[in-house]
Amino acid sequence: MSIDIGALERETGISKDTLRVWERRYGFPKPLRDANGERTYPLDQLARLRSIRRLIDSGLRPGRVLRATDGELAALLRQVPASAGTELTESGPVRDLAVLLERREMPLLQSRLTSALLQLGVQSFVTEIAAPLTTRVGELWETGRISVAEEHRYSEILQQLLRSAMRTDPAAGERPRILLTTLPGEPHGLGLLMVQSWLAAERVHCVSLGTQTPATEIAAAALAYQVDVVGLSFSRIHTPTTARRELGALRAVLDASIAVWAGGSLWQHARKKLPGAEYMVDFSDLAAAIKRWR
Amino acid sequence: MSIDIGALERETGISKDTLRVWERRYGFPKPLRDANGERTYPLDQLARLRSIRRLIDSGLRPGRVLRATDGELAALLRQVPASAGTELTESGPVRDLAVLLERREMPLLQSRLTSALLQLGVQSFVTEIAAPLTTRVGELWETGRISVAEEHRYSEILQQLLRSAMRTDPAAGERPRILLTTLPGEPHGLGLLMVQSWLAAERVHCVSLGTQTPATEIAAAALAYQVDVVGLSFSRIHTPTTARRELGALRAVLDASIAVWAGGSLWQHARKKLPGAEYMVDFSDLAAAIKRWR
DNA sequence: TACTATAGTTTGTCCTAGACAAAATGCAAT
DNA sequence: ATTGCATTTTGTCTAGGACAAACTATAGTA
Repeated sequence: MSIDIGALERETGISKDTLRVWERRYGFPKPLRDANGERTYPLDQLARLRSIRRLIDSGLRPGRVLRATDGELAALLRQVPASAGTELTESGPVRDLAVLLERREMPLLQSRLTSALLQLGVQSFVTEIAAPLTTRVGELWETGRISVAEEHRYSEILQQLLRSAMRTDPAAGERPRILLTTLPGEPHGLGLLMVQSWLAAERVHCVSLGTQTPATEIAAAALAYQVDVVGLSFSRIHTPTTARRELGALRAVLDASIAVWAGGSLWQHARKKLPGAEYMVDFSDLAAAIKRWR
Repeated sequence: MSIDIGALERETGISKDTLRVWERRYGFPKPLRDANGERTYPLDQLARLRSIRRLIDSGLRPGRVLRATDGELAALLRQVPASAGTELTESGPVRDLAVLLERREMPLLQSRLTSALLQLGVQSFVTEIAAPLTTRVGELWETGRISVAEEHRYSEILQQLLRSAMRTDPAAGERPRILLTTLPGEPHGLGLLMVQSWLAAERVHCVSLGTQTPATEIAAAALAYQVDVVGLSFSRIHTPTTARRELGALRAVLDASIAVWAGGSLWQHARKKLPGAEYMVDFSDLAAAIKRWR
């Protein structure tokens, strides 16, 4: 089993150009060739690339990681991901829920989530349960402990729950007004929905466009809906470098009076940030930003 | 103001390779060059490319559309959606709602939809309002009368409405049990949600996986959730041929005892159907299929 | 008349290998 | 410890050729 360069791009989020130039410069990835002379990547190279991407995202240099031997790579991987926010999910209700998910106990998971939401209220539910649990789900998926179907099912359950509970009466006249969406290539909408629920409870006026809106469309919509802020969500599908570039492109077409808030787990480990946008990795950052704006 | 080829790819969803080969073959897009000899696309070419994409998506051939003059292009945009089923939307509440959308009166649209839902109940709302209106929105988008942002906004509003109104108490023990999803490459989830709302009201037990689930994952999930039917939604993003092939691939990996129901506007004009699946273009087909199953 | 097989055309993606600007780093001098 | 400058690293862009898969059209068959 092996895949072509287009599939590898989709799986890893690394562009075809970059994959080819890495091969030329560093000798990895080193695809086989099919009958037609085209690159064919065995699945173990995909796995290795995923590890490599993780390390690059966390700040290591490509030239370093790509030239590393298997042993070095393993050593590097052991040091780095310790910094990721695992401490929150080590114990408590989030861990229990994650266990339910791993055991495929979906109906039970659903009812537990429903109770938690009723008990905690929207804001606490989002910050204390939904956000860390979603992070955990991402980890479980990356390590292959749950499948795509389970991740999709989780996403559906949480979405249904949040949308039923979200207050929909518009906070008319309130400021700031915030436009929520993601850029093209970012299909993950759960973060967006959590933010929207949280903000709606905070009486902030939100307009969501869902996922994958092109930059020029965002710029036009921001004016049409007269928003003060454009809020964007980034998962780890993109590399921070790619995301920064896209943010820069949006900033260039967006009216200068409109602020850009970039959220999501992507920024957790990113060192360098682009001017012209504010970065927030959790809900306390968001709360602070709202307070500052007001 | 102009953008580079990477930005154009993100804005239009057309790959860099394709953009370059179109330029070579058809002379459009025809970018300027910056100081560094690199392609720079003025924004009017972006707009034209968006129109071209819409026409290609609606079934026209690239070679035809890309060689068209301005006048021809405008003419094509005007006539294309006429072939689709417009008779339903010629008058009545659906037309009025579509007009609101065209005028960007989103808050008003939202409140009208809410009233309609309360008045009609979920099932009638879905069949009489939501489904034809969504078709109409697709047409408006194809003809360029609304933008991507407005289509996204509509989708968000309707989704929010349907999810709030959908009954979520599981119809435990009821048969058939149905797994709902779309295949990879089909991002349109509104149809799925309408079906789910309708079925939930009918006391059919639904399990939704959202959009874009690979065939093998569907097969595994169908067994895990012990469903009797896999329901798939197809918009006109794919051609019937492509869809048939993918459907065949799913049929091959799916347990033979599980039925496949293929729905969506795609099948409206398709003559040839694949054995091993049932096809339904509207809710009366769905109702009939349920009755037959029971 | 309607369906099917074959030949021809269109179309998207892949290829190589070179180039360069922007970003990151190392090093010197304040 | 911070700033300024030179050097290295890195991702994206370029050209034009190639080919398989998808689509269309034409001929042949029931």
